Amino acid sequence: MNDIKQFLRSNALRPTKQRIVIAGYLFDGTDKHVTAESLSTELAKRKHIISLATIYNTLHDFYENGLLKKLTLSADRVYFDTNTDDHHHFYSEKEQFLIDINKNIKVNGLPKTPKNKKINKVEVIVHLDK
Amino acid sequence: MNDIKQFLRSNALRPTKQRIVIAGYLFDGTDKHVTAESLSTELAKRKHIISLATIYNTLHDFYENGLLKKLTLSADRVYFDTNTDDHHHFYSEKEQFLIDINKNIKVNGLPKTPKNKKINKVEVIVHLDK
DNA sequence: ATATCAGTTTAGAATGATTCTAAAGTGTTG
DNA sequence: CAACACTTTAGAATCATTCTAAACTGATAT
Ligand SMILES: [Mn+2]
Ligand SMILES: [Mn+2]
Ligand SMILES: [Zn+2]
Ligand SMILES: [Zn+2]
Repeated sequence: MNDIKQFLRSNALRPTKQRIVIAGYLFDGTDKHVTAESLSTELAKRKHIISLATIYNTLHDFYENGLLKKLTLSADRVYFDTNTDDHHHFYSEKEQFLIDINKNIKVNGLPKTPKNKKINKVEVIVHLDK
Repeated sequence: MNDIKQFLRSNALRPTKQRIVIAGYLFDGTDKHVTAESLSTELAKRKHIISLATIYNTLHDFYENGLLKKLTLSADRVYFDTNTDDHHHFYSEKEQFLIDINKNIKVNGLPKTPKNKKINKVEVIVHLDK
């Protein structure tokens, strides 16, 4: 828990009670994909009631400090990803199913980048059915 | 315009005034990416005032009949794509910039599909900067 | 320690895209 | 032209997210 405090401090984030709880859950070593809502539910199960406003604030604070990635897979909710390595996803909209693809994927045959633009990221989403 | 009526009828859609106007705009031969809002604005420029509810209804009707694709690139708005071929996109969130990639892209190195799931579509989004 | 202050949390209101409701209008068919 | 199913629409509702402003708390200096 002091590790978490240090971790937060080293990212210019005050180690508040709420951030410590949230970071403790998110960065426990297992990769996670959460929404504000799912995170709120998980923390509630652990008897940590934190306001949704703070959950949103914290997810954004972590995101802005590079501790989380943001995924836009559905129009209705934003996912945050604790796996900050470059990677891709299997995704099932229907089942809200989301799995990392950490293997090196190669995308071949891209046309030239539009004038005066730079590629920021190539994102591959494998949509699943059934 | 009779073509449009036939086109709508052949898709089990009654050729109403509104659908004729919307289809006439969307399927004029040039590929388009629209949101409900942008479509409303474009039609208004052409002096065709159609309620937003109808625009949403129509976009979904067209989508359900396979006349449009749906793109989820941002959490705040849904894009509909008149290019129904399999293809990919350059996308700039900041500039709401969206360009088709019609060239054949190959995605190599995908891991095996999760058990009991089937790949529905492999989507490549090239995020642009600057 | 204690005061001080910037940074944080929070309830509740606001926002904005989208969907819903239910009433009025219209295309189709006989 | 009658009858009816399908459509359109204004306005309300929904819901994820953001905003506001007041209360709270971690950090820092004394
Ligand atoms: Mn929404
Ligand atoms: Mn929204
Ligand atoms: Zn991931
Ligand atoms: Zn396209």
